[in-house]
Amino acid sequence: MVARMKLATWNVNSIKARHERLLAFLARERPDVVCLQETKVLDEGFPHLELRGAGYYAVHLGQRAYNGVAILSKQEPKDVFYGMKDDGADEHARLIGARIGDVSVISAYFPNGGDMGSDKYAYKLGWMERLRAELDARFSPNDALALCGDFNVAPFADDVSLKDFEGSVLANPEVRAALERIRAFGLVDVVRPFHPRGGVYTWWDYRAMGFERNHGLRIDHVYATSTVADRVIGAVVDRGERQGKGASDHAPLIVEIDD
DNA sequence: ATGGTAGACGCTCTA
Repeated sequence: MVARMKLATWNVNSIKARHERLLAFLARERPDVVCLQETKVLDEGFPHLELRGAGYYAVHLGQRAYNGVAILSKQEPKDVFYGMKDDGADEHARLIGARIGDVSVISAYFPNGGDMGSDKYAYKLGWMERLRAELDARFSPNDALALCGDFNVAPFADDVSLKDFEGSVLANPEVRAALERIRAFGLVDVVRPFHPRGGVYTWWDYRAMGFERNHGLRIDHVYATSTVADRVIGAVVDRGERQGKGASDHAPLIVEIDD
């Protein structure tokens, strides 16, 4: 049994730069769980006390200047894990997991991949293979699990606004195959069924008026095992949060799970 | 093939 839950995932592109917007988002939406990516701070710079004041527990895996992932929740998080079991000593802060009530939640920040053929792209592909192994090591497809975050992969052609993005590190057959291997653990994209015709994006480039021209990609996702996925009753992108001065380049993705 | 902007950092890297 899975309790009713409003679950959000948002790449904030610096929790310091997004402080006021994050608090306003929590006050407005009152989500039960929020997965954050790109906090870009060590844990001592993470606003634990202010979030607690807003009614949220937080677990955070931080890093100076880059990456950083967190899970905020109204209920106290249990069974927290930080990073992957085979992480190296200087591994990027890209994965955190916790159990919130009866649902295990992972906040993931997949590597962007830089340019095709680069070392960063090779790291991205390797990281995605390691994530599949991590899921196998920690979970069963029969568990109630939600894998949320910035996947840096647009799964389908209609998740891409401009042909220019096709063939990039974010949208090509190789990364889509790597994503399919993660999905094949026993996950489903719970957002796609609510937007079957595509064209619903979660990220727009800051440059060249990307948002104003709606030159976006759907690269933020919630993938879930059937226990959770069968109970999803809605999924929306909070495009309003991408508008105006001081916005992240990603909009929050919000999923409603019924009981 | 390059540039456009934003964020953190410290005259550059990442996205």
